[in-house]
Amino acid sequence: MAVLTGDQTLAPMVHKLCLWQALSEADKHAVLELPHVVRSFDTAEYLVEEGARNNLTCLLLSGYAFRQKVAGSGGRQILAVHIAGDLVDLQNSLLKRADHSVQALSPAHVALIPRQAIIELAFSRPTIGLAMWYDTLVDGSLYREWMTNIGRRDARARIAHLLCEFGARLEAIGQGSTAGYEMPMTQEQIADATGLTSVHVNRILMGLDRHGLTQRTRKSVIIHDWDRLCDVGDFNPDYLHIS
Amino acid sequence: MAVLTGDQTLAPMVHKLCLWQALSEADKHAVLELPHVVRSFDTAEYLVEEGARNNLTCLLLSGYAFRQKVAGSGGRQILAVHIAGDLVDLQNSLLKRADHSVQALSPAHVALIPRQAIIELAFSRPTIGLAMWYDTLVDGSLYREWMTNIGRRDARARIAHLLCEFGARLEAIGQGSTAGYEMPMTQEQIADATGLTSVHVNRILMGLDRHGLTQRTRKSVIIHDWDRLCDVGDFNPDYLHIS
DNA sequence: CGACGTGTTGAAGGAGCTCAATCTAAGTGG
DNA sequence: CCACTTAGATTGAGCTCCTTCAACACGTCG
Repeated sequence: MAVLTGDQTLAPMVHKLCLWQALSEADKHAVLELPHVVRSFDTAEYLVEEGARNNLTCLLLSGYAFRQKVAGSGGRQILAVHIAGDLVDLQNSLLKRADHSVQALSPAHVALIPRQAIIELAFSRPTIGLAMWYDTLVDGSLYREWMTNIGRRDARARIAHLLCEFGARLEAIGQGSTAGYEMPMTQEQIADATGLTSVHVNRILMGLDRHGLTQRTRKSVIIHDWDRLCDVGDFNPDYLHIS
Repeated sequence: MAVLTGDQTLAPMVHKLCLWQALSEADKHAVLELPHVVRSFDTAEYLVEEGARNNLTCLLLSGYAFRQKVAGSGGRQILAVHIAGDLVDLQNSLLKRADHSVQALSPAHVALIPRQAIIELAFSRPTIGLAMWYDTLVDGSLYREWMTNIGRRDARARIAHLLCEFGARLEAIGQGSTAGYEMPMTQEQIADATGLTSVHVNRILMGLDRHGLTQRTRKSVIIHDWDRLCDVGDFNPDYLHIS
């Protein structure tokens, strides 16, 4: 697809943007040439801290990251989970003052791109700009679905829905499938993503296994009956806006 | 601020965008000249229906509207409430296929603007484009806060938080204050916005009244103790990104 | 080996739900 | 202006899903 010469570090970003808009070779090239620095993060390390004034946007090259907010009571809400190729922080970096934090969920490689370079690219090449705008809008779509998940589904459906979402998203980047994948979250993190407690998550997960829908090991999930899991989780992939 | 000549219908949009970026007179003028049609909607009428392919973006000129999603179980989740001046549907119209619906919460006047005109304006005048992008990002910020509200606060805090949010937002557009405002939602709608049932919302609201925090009539709220209500609702207005 | 993070299990309690009845305000038509 | 209607608010009683607290198991890693 792209020319062979030149730095391919930002190829995952090109790939992602192409989901939203057809980019010309020149556009792709321009994205690849964005100034950036690659940095590694350990599990639980912060990519973005709440309150920070950030001039860098993160692109997740490998590993997982999640976005979270802490309520006054001390409860933590996980707002989104990001996988390789995701533009993790247009949101915080464009808004200047981060209103929530982003943490690595696993060891991760990240490309840091100056905000100003992103903005200039967006407006000098409208197709790219539109693709990036879409990207933030799709993030919003996921937020809406999660809100519905937390607000209007019972614990079993919430968790099944989360498992389905991972399956669908990981399949789209070739890092797993609807038949199973490496599960990056602990049960406590699943609890914080679904508005439940880890104890209850454990019981529900065991129930899903017992009913033959899934089969877990410590670090992975095998999905035995995708259709039924989608059914239990009230999952419809339209909101992901992939394909 | 703007020149006296010309159609001022879209002034609320100018006002909103100015919250995110300083616009030049020429920019303001360009926004006011966007092609549009004004239309009235009755309470409960749909501005956008889920699944629709929409080429028009809505700007709310007066009244209230809300965004909702329906879960498979039949439960409804209200995702956001919009007030006069809000650009109600960049999200759905840019994504082409609406993944949720938007309904009038009261009789409302809406300006309908062709998507293409918005996009062209956004990229021909980067300051405006950036302001609109910000606007969708701020929507995302509200989604995150609501998710935290639903997922990690108890019923009392959720409802107090919602009351605080309305107070702060209505004050910002001069249509109420932190001392009280016209409440556009029924208790059932409050329930659907907070992930509760209307019965429980009723009990909590009565409790807030009984404790002297608020005083409700059928259509309005007086807030007697704003600070304490913020405290109960774990409310911090930063996420609104106003001021 | 020991320690720590994570997963698993049990028992008890409570926040919020369900169902169902009643009340109230604000129309609406005559 | 009044009888009638209706959407929304209020209240009660019983129940359940999920939480809390606490103990224990397991695997990994220094």
